[in-house]
Amino acid sequence: MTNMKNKSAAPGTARTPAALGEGARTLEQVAREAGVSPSTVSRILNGTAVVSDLKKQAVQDAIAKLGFVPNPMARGLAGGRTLSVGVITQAIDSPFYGAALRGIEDELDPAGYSPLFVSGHWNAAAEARCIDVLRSRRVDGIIVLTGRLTDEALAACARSLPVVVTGRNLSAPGLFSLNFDNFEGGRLATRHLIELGHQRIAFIAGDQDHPDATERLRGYRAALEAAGIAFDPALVVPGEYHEVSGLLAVNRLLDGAQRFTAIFAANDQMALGAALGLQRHSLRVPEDVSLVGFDDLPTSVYAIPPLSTVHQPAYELGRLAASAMLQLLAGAAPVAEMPAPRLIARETSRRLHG
Amino acid sequence: MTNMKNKSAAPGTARTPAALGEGARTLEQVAREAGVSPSTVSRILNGTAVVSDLKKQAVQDAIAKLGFVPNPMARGLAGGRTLSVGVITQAIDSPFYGAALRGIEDELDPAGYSPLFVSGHWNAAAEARCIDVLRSRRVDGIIVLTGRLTDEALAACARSLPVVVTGRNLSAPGLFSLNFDNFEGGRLATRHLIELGHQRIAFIAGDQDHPDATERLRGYRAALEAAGIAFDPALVVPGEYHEVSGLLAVNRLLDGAQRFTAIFAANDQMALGAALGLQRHSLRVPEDVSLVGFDDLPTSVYAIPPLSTVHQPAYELGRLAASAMLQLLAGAAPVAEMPAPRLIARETSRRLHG
DNA sequence: CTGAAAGCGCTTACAG
DNA sequence: CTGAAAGCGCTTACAG
Repeated sequence: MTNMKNKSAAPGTARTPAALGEGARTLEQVAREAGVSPSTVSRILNGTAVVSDLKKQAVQDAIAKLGFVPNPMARGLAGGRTLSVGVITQAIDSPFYGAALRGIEDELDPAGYSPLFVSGHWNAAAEARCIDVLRSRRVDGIIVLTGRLTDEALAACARSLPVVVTGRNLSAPGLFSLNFDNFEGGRLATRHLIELGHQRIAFIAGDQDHPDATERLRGYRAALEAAGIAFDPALVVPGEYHEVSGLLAVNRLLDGAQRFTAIFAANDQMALGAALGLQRHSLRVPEDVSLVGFDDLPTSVYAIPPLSTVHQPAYELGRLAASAMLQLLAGAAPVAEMPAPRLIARETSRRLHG
Repeated sequence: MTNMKNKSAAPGTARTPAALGEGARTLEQVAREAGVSPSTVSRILNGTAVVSDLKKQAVQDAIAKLGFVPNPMARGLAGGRTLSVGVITQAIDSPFYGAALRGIEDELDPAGYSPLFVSGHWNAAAEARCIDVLRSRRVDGIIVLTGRLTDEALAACARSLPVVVTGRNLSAPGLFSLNFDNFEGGRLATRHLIELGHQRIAFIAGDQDHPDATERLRGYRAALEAAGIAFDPALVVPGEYHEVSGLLAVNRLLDGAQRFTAIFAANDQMALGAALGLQRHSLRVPEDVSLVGFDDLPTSVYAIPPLSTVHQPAYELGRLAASAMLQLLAGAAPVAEMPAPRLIARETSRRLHG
């Protein structure tokens, strides 16, 4: 099974000579093969100067023949681009940001860039270390998915490297920010419940350190106010964006004296936890309590019952962030706009009877 | 907000001089500061030779003073290690492998290595390209999370680079494989259902191109056989490991003539889809049909009702794979063993009444 | 134990 | 339009 020395190369591994450690071709070999200087090959590779068609052809043939692939490390060292962009995500296994990572991959790939993912763990110090790591690896730019870095830290970073940041509105030289309208999303979710006749709507909040969490709360209050419903602080319980928060929040809500007929959870994970909590108390969703989440995670369609929620385009967010980075890298002023929030009414919300 | 030139550095960004593009220190500067040669600094950095304590101290002081961080690209180019290991995952946003990625990060980090994640999309050709990309980035080794590469391709790759692969049993020089006992897992799940009195147990299979899927099916059959229950092919429906497969499988099962009182789905995602499918047909879980999944995804605890399943230690898998890689890199023969499968009986499975 | 030197594979002013 | 040369920041034989 392993003595295949004389057989044709294993699929995909030894197909290109460059794939073999020793077989790796260098730019110099290409130059020799094409009968030009290394500089010329480099220029053709980078489109950094006009080269006669004759030589260009010769070089391209040589590259194809040798299966040459430029060495990114040498490129990076020599001061050129590394064609890689650092991505600071908070948890590599986040159910929400996962789609964003895929969006980044999908957008970067055709442009010849590769993402370098590092995890900041919602911790400013860790994120700062991530920046150091990425910079030492000579990434051409950094995409920061939300996180806890201060605006100042981000702006400082952007002074030496293009930066795209999501989850905030910030403008600084070399920096582009992309934000979802969390306020509007929170408003939509709440209004949806109000339109179904609910007046006593509990809110399971996210960590108030996150701007998106505070915005969603603002949206909740705005919708209430617009409908002439008094805001009741007793109906707002804190959460931390995890399933267990939703479960705990429901317990707390049920312990309290305030009655409620609906719950708006600041994200789907908490909504799912809340659903389980309600079930534990023999309360049916949506017959007894309506429930709306936020994010529209891939799995929320398969919740039982399927979760009503505010769709947040995580994949699109990734693509747009990467696209903005590509534009920044090309020296252009990025244009990118996040889609507006949409309410997805599924089966956890229904008209209040009586 | 951005004119902070004279203020103290922004937190975490400019703290170390190396963080600033222009401020990046080189090994040569450290050498000068410490009054030794660059070679000596390099040796101390790499522990590649015995150096007098005096110089070592001087160098360490210089490093600290200058905030020097070695440039990984230069290291890589110069032929040394890049302290990075490539990780071929199939989808960066996989709910199952996500935990494994985190495990890899957590294990690699303290050792000073960073992971480089690329996605193979369950496609041999794409995975082969991933290998090329990783190799051109001079990773020190490659971890392959399952995927579709042939054993031969993997073995070929291992000839020039240490390789750790999960999801198969394969032995080749320079390669270490780590596999979960899918057969046993399938057996446990099925036996659990049998012990609860079920005899008519449907099986929603995974893609039979995956060894783990065929193994789980084998386990299902083995448990049936051990209990003297005849295997009924009509009770086995194909699936593709996605939620929708589970939903469709249930429809198909219900269309068929065969009655069943329980379903074993080859993974949790399909089990969740199946649960929704059953609900759509007004069948209650577990009152009317018992259901068992496989994987124990983080979200399965919060399914309604919480899903009975076979726990697969994805995070551990990641740690072990990374640990094995570290051992391979250190020239040792890896020792690492996957935990045995465990059945987690939650609330979707119950004794067959009557 | 420790330097000086060459080299890793590219890019980029500098000269034609 | 195109070379020759220097240099990116390290490591590693080669000599002491």
